[in-house]
Amino acid sequence: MSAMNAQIQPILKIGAVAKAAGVSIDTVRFYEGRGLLPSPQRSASGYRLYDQSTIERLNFIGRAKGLGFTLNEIVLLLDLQDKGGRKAEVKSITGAKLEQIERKIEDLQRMRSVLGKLNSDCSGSGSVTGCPIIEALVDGDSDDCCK
Amino acid sequence: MSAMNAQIQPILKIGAVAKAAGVSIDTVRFYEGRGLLPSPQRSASGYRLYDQSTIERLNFIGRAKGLGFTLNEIVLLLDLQDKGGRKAEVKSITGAKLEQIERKIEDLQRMRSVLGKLNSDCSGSGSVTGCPIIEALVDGDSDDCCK
DNA sequence: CTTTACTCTAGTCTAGACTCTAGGGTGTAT
DNA sequence: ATACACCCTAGAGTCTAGACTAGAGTAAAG
Repeated sequence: MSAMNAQIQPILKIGAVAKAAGVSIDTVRFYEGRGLLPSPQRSASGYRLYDQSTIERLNFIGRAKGLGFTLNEIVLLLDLQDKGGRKAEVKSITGAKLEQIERKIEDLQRMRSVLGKLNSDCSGSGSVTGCPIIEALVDGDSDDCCK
Repeated sequence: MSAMNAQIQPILKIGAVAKAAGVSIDTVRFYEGRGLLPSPQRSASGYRLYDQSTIERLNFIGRAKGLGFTLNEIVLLLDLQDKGGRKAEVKSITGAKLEQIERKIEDLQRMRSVLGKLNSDCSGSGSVTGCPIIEALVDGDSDDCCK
């Protein structure tokens, strides 16, 4: 970049957007292929050229991932944002995700309670013979816990 | 099976053990390949032949899966049982799993609380413009939630 | 004897989210 | 001039836990 040329919309190559958004270059290209990012402009030599908005989009994706959305769901969310969907459509996606999260929490809590009990029932010393953890697995005292 | 021949250790083919344990035939073969089940005896024509203990082993695996163990972890657990490990080794596996489960629960609870708040903040009617869910994703008010 | 049910191997496919490889071209600093 | 970082494509590989397929052989029942 020659120093005189202050660009209003800084043109960033893939390495720069990736770094700014905290993802790998591969991930940026992968997201493009998955439809999460539009095909960017290209330089004469074929380099992808981005501006600031791509970094924001990558951050959007990162936050949505952090909330548990899959990439497919994020595509839907981005589409609603891009094309102007309805709030109801957004809510139906987040509502479904919320239920999914709740179910998963319940499953994990069940596992935790069974496993926690077994773990504290086991003395932790000596040979495995008579270990309550192994025994529970062998004869299914805790079958209520298992799907 | 001819009716007169009461076998002490009933010889079961793969379909029978699979059914008795509530898994698919594919799963039984897959577990063999993964080292969860020993290579069984074979009939003259190459059929796998099992006895009752395989069903118990499959049930063990199923219960362990239900508690959140991966197949690799289950191999370790089975090895401890087979070769007579120490209780401490079992506990170190279950203890690690317990921590893992706890971390996952915390993650999910964080997601639930952020998502639940956003979801109830959104009126659910009208265009996506100004939707608090999308806005949170765009400008990262909820950045605390995301990894 | 024929049909039906069962089994064999080996390999491919799924979802999800990347990550890496090979084999090249480009851009900039020294 | 050349070293070096950066970029390109296409496709394969990773992990988990199987499901499914093809094409063939075997067993049991009518």
